[in-house]
Amino acid sequence: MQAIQVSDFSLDHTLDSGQAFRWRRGADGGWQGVIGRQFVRLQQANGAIQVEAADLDEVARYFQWHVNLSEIVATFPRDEHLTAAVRRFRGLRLLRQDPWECLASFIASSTKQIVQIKQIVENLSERLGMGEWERGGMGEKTRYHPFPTVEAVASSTHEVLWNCKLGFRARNLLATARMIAEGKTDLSRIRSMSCGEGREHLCRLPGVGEKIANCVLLFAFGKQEAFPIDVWIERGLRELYFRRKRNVTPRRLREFSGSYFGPHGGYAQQYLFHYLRMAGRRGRDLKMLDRPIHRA
DNA sequence: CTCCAGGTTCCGG
DNA sequence: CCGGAACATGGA
Repeated sequence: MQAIQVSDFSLDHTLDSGQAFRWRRGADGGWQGVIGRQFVRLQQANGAIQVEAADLDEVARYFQWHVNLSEIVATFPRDEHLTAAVRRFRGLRLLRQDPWECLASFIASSTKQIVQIKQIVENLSERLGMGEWERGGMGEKTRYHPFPTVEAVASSTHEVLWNCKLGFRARNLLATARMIAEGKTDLSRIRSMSCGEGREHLCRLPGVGEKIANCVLLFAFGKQEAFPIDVWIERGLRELYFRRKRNVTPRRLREFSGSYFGPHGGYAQQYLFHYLRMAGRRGRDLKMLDRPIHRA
């Protein structure tokens, strides 16, 4: 157990914002999850982060604690919506996830609720994640599984994936894993590519379109100009920035989001996404976010 | 029961 | 390029 001083960071907002799917909140308010091959437990109390992990450097890199959040937020447009989102969820940071885990998770995400995505990812890890280990915590022993490797998924079967509750996404995940395993696509090469090139690369994979590609570029490769437009963001953009306007096509939304939010647009997108999602469906009751959120 | 979910792909204007 | 439909399943 180690105490880390991190300013401008909210563990709750970061892990609650739908970027990663392996985190659970404990009864004590702490979080536990898996980063790479290690089990991690964290808790935030009066400004400090208590970390329980074998490799602290990997944890720090994952949470991007070295990033100066103020400099990023300063580049955002100063409209009322984004300002409100930042004020309410200050400390939310973009994670730096493993590319394969991120890609596979978001292939599983299409037209699924976050609760269900978490369940699918958990199923995949339990059934295909090699190297499960035991961890004792105050007498309790629990099994944890790392996310399965490309090879583990590629050598799996459609039926196994189907039974992980992937539904029609099973075919895509299997085909994508096999393309990567066969070397037809090299994820590691994307890091040095431009955002556009990386997107083009990712979109060749079955089940990966523009939205999922942008999620991987943003959450795993740190391409902060990537701006994923899902149903929440699309509704939000229409209601907050195109209120009462006709003929707002997907093309128009892409152009707007690509220029308006600036060089760290992906960061702005994540603040908006969390803001909209916490406000309730269809983006109503945004004002309620000015008050503290009551957890169900 | 109905509606919707961090979409993608295919098809006809 | 655009809108619609199909694709599976479970949460609200």
